[in-house]
Amino acid sequence: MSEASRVPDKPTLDGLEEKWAAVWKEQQTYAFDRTAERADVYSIDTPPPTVSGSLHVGHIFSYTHTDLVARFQRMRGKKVFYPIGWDDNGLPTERRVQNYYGVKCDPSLPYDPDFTPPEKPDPKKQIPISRQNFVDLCGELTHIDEQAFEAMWRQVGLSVDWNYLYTTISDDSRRTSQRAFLRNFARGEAYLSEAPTLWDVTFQTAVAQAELEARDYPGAFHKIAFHGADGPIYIETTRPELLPACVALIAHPSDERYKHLFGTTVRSPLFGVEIPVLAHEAAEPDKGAGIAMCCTFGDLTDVIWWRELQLPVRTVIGRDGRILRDTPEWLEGSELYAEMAGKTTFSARELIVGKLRESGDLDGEPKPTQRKANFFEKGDKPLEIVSTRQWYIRNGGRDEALKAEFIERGNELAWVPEFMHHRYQNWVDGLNGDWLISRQRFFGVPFPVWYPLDHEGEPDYAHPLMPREADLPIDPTSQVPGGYDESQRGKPGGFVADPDVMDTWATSSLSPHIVCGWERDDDLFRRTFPMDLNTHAHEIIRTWLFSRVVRAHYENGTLPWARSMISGFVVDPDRKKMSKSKGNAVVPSEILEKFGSDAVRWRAAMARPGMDSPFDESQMKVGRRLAIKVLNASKFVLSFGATSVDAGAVTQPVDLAMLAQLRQVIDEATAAFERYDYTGALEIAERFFWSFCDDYVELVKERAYGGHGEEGATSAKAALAVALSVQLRMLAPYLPFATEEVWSWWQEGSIHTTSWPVASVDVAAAEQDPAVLDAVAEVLAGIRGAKSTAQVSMKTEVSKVEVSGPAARLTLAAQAEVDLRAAGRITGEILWSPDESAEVSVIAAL
RNA sequence: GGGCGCUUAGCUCAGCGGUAGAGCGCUUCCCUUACAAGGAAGAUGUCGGGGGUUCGAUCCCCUCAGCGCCCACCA
Repeated sequence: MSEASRVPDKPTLDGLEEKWAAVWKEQQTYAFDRTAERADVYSIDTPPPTVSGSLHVGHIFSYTHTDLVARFQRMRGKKVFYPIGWDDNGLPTERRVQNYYGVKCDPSLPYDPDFTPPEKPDPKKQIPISRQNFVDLCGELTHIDEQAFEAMWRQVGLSVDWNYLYTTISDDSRRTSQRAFLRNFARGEAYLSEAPTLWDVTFQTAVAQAELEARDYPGAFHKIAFHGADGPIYIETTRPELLPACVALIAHPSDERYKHLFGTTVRSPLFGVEIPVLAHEAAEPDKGAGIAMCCTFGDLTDVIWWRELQLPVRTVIGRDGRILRDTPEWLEGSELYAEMAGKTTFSARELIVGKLRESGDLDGEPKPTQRKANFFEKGDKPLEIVSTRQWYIRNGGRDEALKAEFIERGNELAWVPEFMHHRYQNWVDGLNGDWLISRQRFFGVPFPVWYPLDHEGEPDYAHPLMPREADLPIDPTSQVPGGYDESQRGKPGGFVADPDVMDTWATSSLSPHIVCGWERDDDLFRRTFPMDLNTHAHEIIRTWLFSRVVRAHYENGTLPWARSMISGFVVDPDRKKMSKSKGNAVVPSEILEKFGSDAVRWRAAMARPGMDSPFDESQMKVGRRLAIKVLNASKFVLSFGATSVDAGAVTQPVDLAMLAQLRQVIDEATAAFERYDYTGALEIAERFFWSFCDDYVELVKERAYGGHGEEGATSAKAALAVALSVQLRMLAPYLPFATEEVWSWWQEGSIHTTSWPVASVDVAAAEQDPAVLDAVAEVLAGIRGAKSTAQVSMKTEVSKVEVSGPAARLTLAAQAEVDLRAAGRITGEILWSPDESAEVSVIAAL
């Protein structure tokens, strides 16, 4: 088969994704060479997407950014370690399983080995199933989702090594997660504590600070009278239903209005409970009435007061978000409470307000207001605060010295772009509690913990029982602690399993450990950790980025990676965040189909690190056009038989000038990429490519055909081949499909495992003033301008040309006179008229 | 309220001390055998407002305004 015959007559982008994705998979093009030493390895930590969610365009952009760097580093000679994972454990998966199969988990039920989910799930009647059945379904569904995700990423052309695919619920991940937890516990970094906790009443689980989202929430100020010795004391509250949970009234110590009341007590309206009036700095004189009703717990300020003023706990709201059914002892005999019991906060509020109105303790009418309330980011009801026992990992939120260590880690990290460092700093600075990692859920990594039961059957939380590391992963609900047997489960003198699972971030925070083989594959770990690069979008700096810093700090005394490259969002044309709920999200598979992967990748590459970027289909077309141009221009160049990449065979001034320009382009693009400016590198290469097509190729094509002798043809063909080779390689990270396609027409092997061009190697012989090309292109443009003005075809012959301008410029252009005549169709004489006082101008006689 | 980013041609964005740039879009023209999903030529801007530094400011400093994001804000 001859070289030329490998070039198709009609090159097309259609089908390239499928064709080359299959080849790359088959040939293991992106497989990691694990014999490489650490210094030759470039290892990348990539976010494991939540498989129960759907990918949107922002994901495509961000993952493409990572891939651009991976491909560049690979071509630079690094052995790229680029694994990917799926985050399949956790709440989002549970929720999706509930909806998909129409089931819900009831841990009290026994395992049913024959259970099959209903054909047509009824979302209103979810079938209760055992925890094991539920977890099985989670596994089934995530498996389906993961295949769709993998297909998508292969279509996008991510050069990940699929041999290192991981999932956060796998045995390896559970083992890693449990092992790290045991070590955190042993070193005192993880601890169990009963404390007021942010609680989602819908999901009935604790949530962490990092998962909070403040949202506008309608409320109303209620001005309510407490009864003091000298008359009523008015407070304002948006949550009158918490009146029975009131433990104190609190004002600022310097507040003259209330100073005289400090140390006295008042009686609460309706309930008549004696309440102390206390002073605390956190009370703000200009908020509400200036004196606050402290309840356990209405908000985080209440928690501060409760802790610092040593107030009692008077809980009235249960974990289901309803008023507790049993009347608490401090309200013994209250008929009103009995009436409230079991109601939602909303109806309890209505009831209380009515009663206050009747009793005359409500001053005026409630004043509607918009306030911010904390929500679980995946929930739709405001969080309550309840006192529960939870596992925490110390993150500096309660320890200034530790916080300083984590701030310092942030300083050590290289940030792309720099300003993202502020987000990290800001977040760590603002931490006000340790990291809550336990969740009262089912599908997750279980805590590898049991508690001994005393002779009355009460758990001894101070002395948890831990498994040996060698036995991990374990499930404490089906396995027993050493020295016990199953018959002792739940019995006095026996043991009980910790029922909770770890939050998914507690596992994904170990992704560097999971992928690099920590305590599983020491050889791999040594070659890949700490990693080189971490990439994701900015919204998870506070979660994923920070939590990995915490874990590596504890476990390895180092950062998990040297550098973080942070992507911006794809926003809608109004610059609003895209989200499914707003209906402004773009489905990635559609645009990938419509424009092709290379086009979408090109668009992603135009979004610089950290910059939000509006979605605009017209931009996709530009990328597609470039990819098509690459196919066509390559086909044309190869049609001359220009396949010998020998820069030494280039002799003509204009050819040498083009290569001299290309030298600069290579150097500039390389420098840009090395500072992670993939956009700059693309712009440099692309600008050159278009002028290469429009000017250089047009100038030399007749000579390359052989119209002006053997030597000229040889020079042009060699220059074309060198330039093609170099440009394809510079574009390969961006347009992996089109460039691979072209590469296959005339080269062996994959372009993606060849080397990134190096100026001194690829175009070393090009010692020539690069301005020759610009000068002749300028004259050619003048001739084209004349034809355009005359509204004639570019093919029109020119009988005479007069070029005026600075002599030096004319001399340069004249070096390419032969090519200029051919490209401009100049049949007659060319008059070069030096004129130092003017720009280059052309008069052409048509 | 704190922090960060942005504000340059209709749109998306470069530039960042020395007479304003690219692409898209727009206008006009050209079927020219690599490419009409193309090619050529062209028009388009008080570089957010106001101060200051400087011989000179889109670029540096101060200030104001608008937009966006992150954090805090439940009396």
